[in-house]
Formats: sequence, structure tokens, C-alpha cells
Amino acid sequence: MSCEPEIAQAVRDRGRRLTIQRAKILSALRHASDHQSAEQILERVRDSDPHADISLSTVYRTLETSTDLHLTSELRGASGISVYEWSDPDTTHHHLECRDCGTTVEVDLSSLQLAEAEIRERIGFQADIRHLAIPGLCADCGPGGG
Amino acid sequence: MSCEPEIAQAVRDRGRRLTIQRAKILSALRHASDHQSAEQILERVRDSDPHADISLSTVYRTLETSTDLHLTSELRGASGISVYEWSDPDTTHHHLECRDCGTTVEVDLSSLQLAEAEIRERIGFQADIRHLAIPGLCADCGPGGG
DNA sequence: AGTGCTGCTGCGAATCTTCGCAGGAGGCGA
DNA sequence: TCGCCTCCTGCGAAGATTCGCAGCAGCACT
Repeated sequence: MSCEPEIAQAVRDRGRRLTIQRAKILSALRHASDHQSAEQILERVRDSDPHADISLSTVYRTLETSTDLHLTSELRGASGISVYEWSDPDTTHHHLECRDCGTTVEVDLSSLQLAEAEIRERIGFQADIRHLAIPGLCADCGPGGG
Repeated sequence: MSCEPEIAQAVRDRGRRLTIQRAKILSALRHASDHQSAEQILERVRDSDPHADISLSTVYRTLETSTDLHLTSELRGASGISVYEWSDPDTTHHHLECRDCGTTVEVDLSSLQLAEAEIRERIGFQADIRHLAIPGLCADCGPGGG
């Protein structure tokens, strides 16, 4: 895949080591169309390379590291299990999760960038509001809908 | 405590049963000064009433239910364990959690209410942004600080 | 106060995630 | 290219949270 050097660079640029495991895990997530659980990511790695012998611990640790590095982001939704997605630093979006039907919709919210600014000015806290799971009721399940 | 009838009422008003366990668990959280883990809540219940024999499962289930009912709110911070707090429906606040030193600061953010409005108008999703754990860097740990 | 329906609880097991440790490998300097 | 310093990994266990089931108890109705 042409983006693997890109991943390698991103990891090394941030002072971390590029291991086989990290490359495969991040590549799997990079090419997934939507967010994936740790287990699903491990499956994808094994599908694309049956020789890969990667432990689930390593998947979790890689995802934690890469989330710190802003390469990926983690969402702990209502389902109880964490899901992860590749995180393009230029695009922020947020996940609206309906607590009734469980549907998730992605939105880009300019007002949350206002919130970041408000926090910085008032408190000096450098907030990182890039991927939030926001609970609520979708149009179908809400008062107006079905 | 004078607020127990209030808790009882709140639970019953929402069509749930008021059990001994729920009353004790919610009362314990109601009188805690800050957020508590499930285990800490169970300890508090046992401290205030050594006869209480409540299981940890029930604590988790009660907290899940009361969060649905908007009586409490749950925060899954970076520490990996969930904490809960009593949730006054009239006051919303958010938690700024420094990813370096772990300190948490509470703020009231008017711009997040703008975000709720933006979501409702654009998508019809009725968002419930009342208690968020927002990661970032505090003034001391950020670029300008120590 | 008595009765019945059904939601709630306690227990134990299952699942998800993190942690500790010993050994292996990435990347820097020589 | 070689060696060393650490960071990373795999494994297993521990910790945190959820789930399934059988029995109990709240509450509405009488």
C-alpha cells in the first residue's frame, strides 16, 4: 500500500519505533472504511497476513500510543466496547450516537471549535476536541420522530 | 437525610421501582463531594450502613439506569475506570482532563449549548451535551506553562 | 392487607481492557 | 555493518464491566 511509508514516517517523526506490529495494525485501521474494535483490527491484520502473529495486548497498546500521537482516535460509545478509527489531523468530526436505536451519525461542528477557543481563553487549557461521542436522540427516535 | 424523598420521587416519577439498593446507592452518590468509582460508591454504602449487602453488579446497573434517567452522569476518563457523579439537571458542567498530569478542572461552557442548538437545527438530533470529559493539556503542562 | 405481574437483585461466569515481566528487535552512534 | 540502549512485544494474570439466570420484592389493583 502506498500509504505505508506515510505511516512509518508519522510514527518515527514522533520519536516512536516503527515495528512490524505497529505498521500492520495501523495499516489495517488506515484502510478500514469505518471504526473498528480492537478485535476486528486484529482479524483484519490476520486476514491480510496469515503469518502475522500479533497479540491483542499489542493491538490495544498500539492504539493507545497512536491515539496519543493523534494518528488514530478512540471512541467509547454506549455499547461498552471501544472502537477506533484512523484520524486525519485535518478533518475533525464528531459522532452523534442515538441512545435509542444506536445509530451513529458523523458531523463536523464548527461550534465546538468555538468551545476550544473559549476554554483556551478563559482557563488556558489547551483542549483537544476532535472526536467526541455525543449521546442523544436522533430525529427518528426523538419527540418529533417515530 | 432530607433529600431521600426527593430521590425516591425522582426514581418513581420516571416509572422505575424504588428499591432499598437504589435508594442507598443514589443517596451515597448524592452526598459525595466529588465523583466516585463504582467501588467507592459501594464502600460508602457499606460505611453508612454495615447491614447493607449490595453487590457490585447492582451498583453498576443502578448507575446505568440513573444515568439514563439523568439523575447521575458517567465519566470515562483516561484512567480507564469510570467515575460517576450526582447530576443536578439545572447545572451542566464539563471536565477538562489534562493528559499529562491528570488534573481535572470543571467548567461551564456556554459554547457547548450553541453546539447543541447547531446539531438540532442541522440534523434534528437532540444532543445531550451535559457532562463531557474533554482531554487536553492544562495551563501548567501546555506549551506556555511548566 | 392480599395477590400477581414484572422489574430488580445477587451470584457467578464471560468479556473487555490493562498490567507486569522477561526476552526480542528498532534505531542511533561508532 | 556492529553493538548497545531501550522501547516493544507476547504471555499470562489481574482488574473493570457486562451478562444470564433463578428467585425476591416493589407497586398497582382489589
